[in-house]
Amino acid sequence: MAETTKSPRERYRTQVRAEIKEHAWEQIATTGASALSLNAIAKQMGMSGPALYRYYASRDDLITELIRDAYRSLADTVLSAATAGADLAGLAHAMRDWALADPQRYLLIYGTPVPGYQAPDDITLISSEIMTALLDAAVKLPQHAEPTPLDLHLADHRDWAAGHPAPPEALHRALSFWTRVHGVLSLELAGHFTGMRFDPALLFEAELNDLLTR
Amino acid sequence: MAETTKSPRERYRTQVRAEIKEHAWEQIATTGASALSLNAIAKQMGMSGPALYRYYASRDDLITELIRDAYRSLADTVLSAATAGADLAGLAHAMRDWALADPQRYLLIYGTPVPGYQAPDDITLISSEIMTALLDAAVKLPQHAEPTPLDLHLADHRDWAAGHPAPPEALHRALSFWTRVHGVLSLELAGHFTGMRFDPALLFEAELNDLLTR
DNA sequence: TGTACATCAGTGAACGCGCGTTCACTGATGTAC
DNA sequence: TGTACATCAGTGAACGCGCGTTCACTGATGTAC
Repeated sequence: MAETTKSPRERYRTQVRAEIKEHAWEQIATTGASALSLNAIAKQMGMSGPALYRYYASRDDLITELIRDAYRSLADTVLSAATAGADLAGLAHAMRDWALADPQRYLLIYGTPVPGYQAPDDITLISSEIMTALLDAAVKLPQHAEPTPLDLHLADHRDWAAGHPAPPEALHRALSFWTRVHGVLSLELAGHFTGMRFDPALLFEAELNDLLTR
Repeated sequence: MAETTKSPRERYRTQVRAEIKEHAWEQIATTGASALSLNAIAKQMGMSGPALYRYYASRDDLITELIRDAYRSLADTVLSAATAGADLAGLAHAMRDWALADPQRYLLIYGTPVPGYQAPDDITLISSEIMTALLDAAVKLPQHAEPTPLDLHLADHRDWAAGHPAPPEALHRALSFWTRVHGVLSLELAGHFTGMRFDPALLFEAELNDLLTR
């Protein structure tokens, strides 16, 4: 195993990198991602600021890795639910649970982007793993007889499905799924339902149900 | 008119305040709201940094006013569409046009919030004006026979509707409307559809249509 | 119409702060013979 | 097993920067008589 051939130094290095990220997440949770500071993390770990440069080349490097980790974690969650036989509703609940467990992690991916930031290619690949899982689940739902205008459009604009053989209506359903899940979740996580005193879980359920029984 | 009794000094003051906000929006559009800097705005206007303190007590003061203006502008857009006789679909298109015209203005309201920021009460009031307009439009749609679980829940949790006499299903529809519009718009504005090469307008239309003909 | 005074916009210097990042260095840990 | 050398984690000082904000001030504009 590659694990056992790791030298103690490599082991240590890996562990400190992980510890840095843990503190980074804590900081993001309390002050938001844009205020993330390497010096503040170092202080929290009882180290000097420059020491972190042994582990990350720059602040941007660290943030990019946090984003990558977040995507990877969401993809793992969705893929393992799919492997366990979950249908679209099951995937939705897996995503919701994942988001509620750590709102800032969700918002780092789907929240307001920093203007000009371009994610590296490997991150784009992870997000297409998620889309593939959604499409796999979408094709298992019963199809409609007559296509909508969007269905017709998607029949000709399906590059984003990366060769997935889903029929247009399943493409449509995957997109609706994505935007509805995100619509409820992002307003909820951003606190826009706070004070309204209704249960967002029921709204989530209703939006989902509407999509599945359409 | 109050306008004509304004002294030249008041006039000038009002104009400079507006000019500061214009530059603030420009800056937000290019670097994001979290990087908004009073000094940078001053430099852009050819003034010294401290000069801005004649017009805004602090950076937070300015940001709060930008948020207020954004809400006010959206509310005016929605209310005037409603006054002109628009139905729910019309309101949706008004909101979408408004958001696309200035994405950062939309994201300042509905994007990732700064942890801990609490909007002043008068802003909450503006957002409830919007909700009232949505409810007014929602009650005009045909109602269903049997209530969903969410409908039953909302019958008992309707404080957020501020006394609006809409039946539970209209409350439900207003919430669905809000989350669907936001779901498509926020992913689109955040650039998550970029590179997917399908037309978000058609997805928006489909989501809306699904809600209206449910 | 002119003079005396009050108001207020804007300036420049300054304070204290924290940031990302570089660099020369110490000292501990691991490797090769 | 011991010695010589290489690797590398971490430090402290420093650089340059921009931030929000305060303060004492100048000078122009408006107001009252």
